[in-house]
Amino acid sequence: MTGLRERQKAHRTRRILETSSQLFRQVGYGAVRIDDIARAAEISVGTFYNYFETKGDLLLAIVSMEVEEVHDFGKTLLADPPADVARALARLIGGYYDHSLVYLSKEMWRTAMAITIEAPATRFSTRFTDLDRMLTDQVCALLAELQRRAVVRPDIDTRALGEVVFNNLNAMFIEFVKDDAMTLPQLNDCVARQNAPLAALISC
Amino acid sequence: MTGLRERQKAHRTRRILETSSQLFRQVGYGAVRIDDIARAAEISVGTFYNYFETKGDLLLAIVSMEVEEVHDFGKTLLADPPADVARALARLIGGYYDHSLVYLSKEMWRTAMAITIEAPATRFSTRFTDLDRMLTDQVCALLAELQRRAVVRPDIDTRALGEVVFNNLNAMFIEFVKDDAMTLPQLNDCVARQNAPLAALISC
DNA sequence: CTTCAAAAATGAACGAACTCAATTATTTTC
DNA sequence: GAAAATAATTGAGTTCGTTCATTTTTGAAG
Repeated sequence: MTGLRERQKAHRTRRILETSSQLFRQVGYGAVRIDDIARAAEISVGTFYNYFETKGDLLLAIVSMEVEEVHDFGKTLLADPPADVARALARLIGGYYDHSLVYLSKEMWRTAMAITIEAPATRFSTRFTDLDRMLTDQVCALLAELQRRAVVRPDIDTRALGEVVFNNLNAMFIEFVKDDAMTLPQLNDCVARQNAPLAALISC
Repeated sequence: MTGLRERQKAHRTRRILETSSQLFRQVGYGAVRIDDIARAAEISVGTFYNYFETKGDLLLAIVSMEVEEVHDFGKTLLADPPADVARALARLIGGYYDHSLVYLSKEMWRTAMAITIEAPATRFSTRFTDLDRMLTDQVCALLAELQRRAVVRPDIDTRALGEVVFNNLNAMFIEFVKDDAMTLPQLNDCVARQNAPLAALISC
């Protein structure tokens, strides 16, 4: 049976996540103080730190939920990918990018990326890194699936290529969030151009 | 004629850079307080902020000097690259990695990378980003040079491929600095494996 | 229903990056 | 060379994330 403690803990975790992600979007991650979050979630500052290790850890929890949705999108695409390497990659990657910005600002992404590099050992930093690996696996799986369908040449190392493609799409996403002026279409065009020679080389 | 002010400014900038990079290496970036740097450089805290925008900006100034040396190494290699794509890339990338760790700890790299993402508008953050672009150009130039020498197929878009290769080597370097247990040989092997299919596909 | 131990909540206190109004040093002007 | 203008220095003060000793709440045992 779930005791009062357990229920309260779940309730408060949810409340912190909801109110803080709302605040982050409204006024920006940097402008929100722990005190603001505590006030909005109706807890004390000390209690906040019973639920999340740091302010950054909270952000990564929020961002991780978003990446999970991105990963789910990928799963549906992999079930029936376009029968063309360039097009399949563009659809997967474009989907990643689109989903990434529904609830999160560029500032939130910048901060999240920075934290996973600087503090990779925190609870949700680890979670985020795991999700990144899952997305890498997904890109590799797409190439493997296209290989199975005889769209990609059979002698290609899809694991190695997939890792390279993911690292590139991720690096370009970082460029994108670093530059407030850069738009999603520009990002997609840029990555498509980079993937073009690869796609051509590995296609049957 | 150089006035007293100009000379003092140059002298102090040098002094801050010297003492702080020594401190960063000795006790770690995180453990050094601005107050420590000010004391070591014989200035006040306020004066420190006349010379560098933030603590992170100072770190990026130090790291940038290092990246300049990495870039210089690349220039010498490009003058006479190995006549084999995989080997040429391994030599360039391996050289980058080796030079990167002579004076800088993994912690310093982690922090530096994090800052360029989170605060890309600071003076030395911009400098660092420029240097990154110069390294990208260098990788592209290597591929172009190999193409000129008929080692790389003439129909290859060396710009696009070079960007992908750089983004990948950079992403792997981030993985490397995030993981204290990862060694340089492991990093090199990993990237060589990733580059192998690319090298095979674009070779004449 | 009490008692007690364990878990959770609390907010004042701490530490460190950064700021700014006042002071001091240098350069320019007459 | 004195005075005015400009630039640089200073360190106490502010802000905000984080900690921790204390108090309060919860669940179990008798």
